[in-house]
Amino acid sequence: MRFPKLYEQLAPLGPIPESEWERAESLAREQAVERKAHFLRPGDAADRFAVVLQGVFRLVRVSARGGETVKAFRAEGELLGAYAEMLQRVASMTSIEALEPARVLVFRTQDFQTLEEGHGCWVRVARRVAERHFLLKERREQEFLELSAEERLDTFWAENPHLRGRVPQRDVAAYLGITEVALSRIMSRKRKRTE
Amino acid sequence: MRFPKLYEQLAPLGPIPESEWERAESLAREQAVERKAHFLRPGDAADRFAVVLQGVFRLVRVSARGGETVKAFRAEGELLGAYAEMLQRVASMTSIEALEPARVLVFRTQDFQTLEEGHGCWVRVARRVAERHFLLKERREQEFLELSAEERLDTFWAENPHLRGRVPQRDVAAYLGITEVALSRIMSRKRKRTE
DNA sequence: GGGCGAGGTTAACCCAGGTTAAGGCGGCAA
DNA sequence: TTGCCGCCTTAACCTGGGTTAACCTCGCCC
Repeated sequence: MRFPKLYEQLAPLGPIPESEWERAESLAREQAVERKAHFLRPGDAADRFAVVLQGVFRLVRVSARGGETVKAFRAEGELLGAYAEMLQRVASMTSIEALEPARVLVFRTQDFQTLEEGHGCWVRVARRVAERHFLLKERREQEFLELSAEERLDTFWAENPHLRGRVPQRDVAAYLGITEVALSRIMSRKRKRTE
Repeated sequence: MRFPKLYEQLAPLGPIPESEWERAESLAREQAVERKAHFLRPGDAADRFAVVLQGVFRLVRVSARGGETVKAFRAEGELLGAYAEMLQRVASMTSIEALEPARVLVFRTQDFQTLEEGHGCWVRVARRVAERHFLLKERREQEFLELSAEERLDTFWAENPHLRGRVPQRDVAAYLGITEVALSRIMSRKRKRTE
């Protein structure tokens, strides 16, 4: 098993033969990404994705009117890429930036396609990836519809303990759909309540 | 081509042989759903889905604390089902209810699986379905993050002109994540501005 | 016709969060 | 050391939306 965390996220997923892992790794290229450097920036072709080996990334959507919204964070063992843009074969509207010095294992989507043609297991992987992405977004939609900002914050830390201390507060705020000022206020409210 | 609207939504998708359409239709069962009747209710097994032939449905998520949120509307040519629950093989947490007298073409997920085993085209369909669902949710996430309630309303009508006059305002409000009172206020604000 | 129930509107009041602006504070470079 | 920068906090003020409750209007059934 090559990427236990990734594999676990995609479960239930049939086994992938050792020979296929080897074939996949022969197509991948390890790459270092410095803190504050970009894995992808808006306008780039969305023709590659990666597995995070080390570090944390933030995925930022830059809107037409200049607003920035944080769509997600990605840490060790997770997939990194402008997935929506890949599916639609359009240029990336997402900026993917390392919050720490990072290492990633990069695949070209084109190479992955040849993997798929070679062995059915990769088609199953691709499908599970699509389904996982959907489930995550659906959960997030639900949170926006029925939770307050404070509850979304609690949920965020409960589900992402590994991000503690690794993402700046302003990015957490942008992820929750509020300003950093509001987040600071919420946190001090919580502090007062429990002391 | 059997379901042009559905097929178009899933594009780009390879052709499906006529014989496979026939096989699929032999597994399907047409069903009438009365106004206010349920295609699925919370607690039901999420073991079937349908294509809407006629009518409009609303998909409601009933939360633990009793809150209701509208996740989506589905009209002619669209897929109907508790997709997230199907993927996770858990009981439905979604209530699917007809807003008009409706007709649907029902498939059991189990039957669809045998379709998939029979011909690769159905695997491709399933994958596109997952990807489409993801893209829709991603768009919705984006709207929550960067648009005001009023802008979400405009977007909603721009993207769903076919729902005009077919869905009650309170459901539109619940879909937008606001109350019906707030929606009414927004609409009267708009009216005043343009008169 | 009268009553009634569903869906929509309006108003009054409250609160969460946005906006703006003024610090605080630790780290780092000159 | 000094000064600056990145990140966070706090405060004052404003606004959009929630809550509650009264009311309107239409369709429907008796």
